Amino acid sequence: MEDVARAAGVSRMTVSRALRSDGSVSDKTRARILKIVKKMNYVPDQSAGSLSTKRSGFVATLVPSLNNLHFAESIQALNESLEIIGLQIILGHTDYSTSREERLIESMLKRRPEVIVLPFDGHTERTVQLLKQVNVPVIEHWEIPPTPIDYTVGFSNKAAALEMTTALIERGYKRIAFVSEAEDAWTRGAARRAGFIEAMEQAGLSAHRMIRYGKPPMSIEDGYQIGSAFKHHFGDADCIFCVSDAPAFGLLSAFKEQGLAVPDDIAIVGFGNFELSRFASPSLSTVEVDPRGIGRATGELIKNLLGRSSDDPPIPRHTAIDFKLTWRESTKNP
Amino acid sequence: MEDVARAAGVSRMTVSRALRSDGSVSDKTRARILKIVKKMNYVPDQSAGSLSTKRSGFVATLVPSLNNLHFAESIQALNESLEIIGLQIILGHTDYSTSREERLIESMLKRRPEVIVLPFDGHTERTVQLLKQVNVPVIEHWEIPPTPIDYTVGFSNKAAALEMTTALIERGYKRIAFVSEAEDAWTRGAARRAGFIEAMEQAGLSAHRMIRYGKPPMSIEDGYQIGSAFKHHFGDADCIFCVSDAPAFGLLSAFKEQGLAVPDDIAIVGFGNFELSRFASPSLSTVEVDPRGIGRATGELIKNLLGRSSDDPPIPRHTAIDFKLTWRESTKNP
DNA sequence: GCACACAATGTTATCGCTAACATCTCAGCG
DNA sequence: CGCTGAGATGTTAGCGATAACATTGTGTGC
Repeated sequence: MEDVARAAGVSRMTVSRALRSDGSVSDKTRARILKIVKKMNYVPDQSAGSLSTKRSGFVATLVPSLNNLHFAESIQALNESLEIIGLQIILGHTDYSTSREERLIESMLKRRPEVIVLPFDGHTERTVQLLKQVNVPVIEHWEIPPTPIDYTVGFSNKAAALEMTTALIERGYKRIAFVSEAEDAWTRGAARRAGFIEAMEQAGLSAHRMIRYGKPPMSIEDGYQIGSAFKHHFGDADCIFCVSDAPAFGLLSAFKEQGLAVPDDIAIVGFGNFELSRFASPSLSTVEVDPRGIGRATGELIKNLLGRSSDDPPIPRHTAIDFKLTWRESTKNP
Repeated sequence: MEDVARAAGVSRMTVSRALRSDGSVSDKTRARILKIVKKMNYVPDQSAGSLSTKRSGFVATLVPSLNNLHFAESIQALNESLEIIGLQIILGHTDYSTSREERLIESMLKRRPEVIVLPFDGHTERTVQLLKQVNVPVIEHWEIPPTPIDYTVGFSNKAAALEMTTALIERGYKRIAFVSEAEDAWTRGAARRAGFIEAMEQAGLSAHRMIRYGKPPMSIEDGYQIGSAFKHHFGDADCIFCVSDAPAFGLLSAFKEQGLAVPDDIAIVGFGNFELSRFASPSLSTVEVDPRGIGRATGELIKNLLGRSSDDPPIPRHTAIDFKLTWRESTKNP
């Protein structure tokens, strides 16, 4: 910066001001400075700037896994809305582990993020303690936790599964099986399972057809494995509700091999509405969610949180992102 | 830090040393300090540290898009190998645009990354100039560019497509069509197309069956659209080679609707070996690549680059990550 | 012609940490 | 018993920017 200042015949401070378009620099001087900056390829050091302004420009963002297009898309949308206001994501994946989450947060806090975005798969006590203490807005996304720390963006996975199950029951399915992960403490998968159980019980139906397999995120392969052994488990089921479209597609594939007809012998529904599901054959009924919507809404929320002055109206704690049931060929019409 | 120091009855410097396990602090003192740090929930400010040590701990990482599981997985693997040496990824996606790439790099350089990882879809002149000037190792991944800037990790997309095409010809296919993006300046898609053309010409076959549609990354929907109109274009083709598994799956879906038999009426091959392809019906022959391998190898390379002392053996410029042809039901056996 | 307001620029101190050098302490030794 | 040197700790001076205040210049109104 010194060099630029010298070349422009001004002080470092003026260069700094010119670079930040902070007003009070004459247009002539600014133009001259910017030209020199470009010519010298000078790039300001933002760590130094942050130290001084106490604004890191970072948004610490955690997702359960990138190995899932939904989370990846939501990050991409978030990134797009943050970059226009000069914020940079620092990304981590929890792998559905609360202790890993704690470690990551601890390490990201060193970067002094201005906002923390994370999923809810349960948190350790220390995580909550750290988050509360740092006095930085915390946004939980992709789920509405029982006791939110601060802000939330997303939908209730339990409610979504409940709605789908109820709709299945209305369509005449009674012996519905539910496929979800074997290892999940309090993930979105577990929430969906809870919604399924509640809907079944409300309808006076038995929710004992529980298939637990693998760990999150469930893959197509997991579904295929389940499908291959399916008749040994709950061969009497008339419908299978999967925690995600991926295993639903795997089931489809296994059933095709076995000559089981979907939806005539058995119906299948998934969760997520991945692109895949529309083009599967039969195409998959599913719960449609809006990953980019979650990312975008999170971005908007962050904009509001950081751009806010003290007399602005309060910001709502929860931003609901809608889901919707999408019916395709893998279920019979009512 | 001051507070911790006071509580422990030592100077700030000793606290700093204790936190970095920098040797010369007595075990007793360190233990005492760490206990106080934990109790006070003190988290050091890494921007300040970076400013002093001139080591940001950042790796600027670009991918074309997160909207593609391969890139997302490769980022995840890279992240896993970097976090154990205390490096943090700052992520961006170019959206296959060289000007966007330039903007992102410029903004990331403000963070003083220690390494820059980016894809090759062409670079603007200024991008190259900036990268060369900053004197930071640059790693291009997922492709071998014609003129690498520094290091590369990946495989030649052209060579991979050439090998697949040659194998298809050996299997008796002669009227092969190639499906790729309409808008691609110099993407991996274009490289694959070049490989296809070269192989066809080597075999004395015509490479005129070119279907260009949509923009990268190609989706299942794109493939479906192409499939729906296929017979109007190159109805005489005996095989379709797609730039990615996604459109290949879409084609499959369209052909199923039309009653076209794969592979008896026409063969289909994809590129990437997404999980989907193994469970499609018929399952898709494809070029298998190793996204996690690319991420991991990039991580290893970075470890070497940063951990290196001047008399270490030189580091190879290119790390080859193998691809392999995988034959499934969507092509006939030779 | 002079005080005054405001715009444009400069100066100084500081952000929170660490490198580099300085100091202190005490064991081991002749 | 004083000297030496290594280990443990302290002190000082930055890292590269910006906040806050200080200064200079310039036109305006009376």
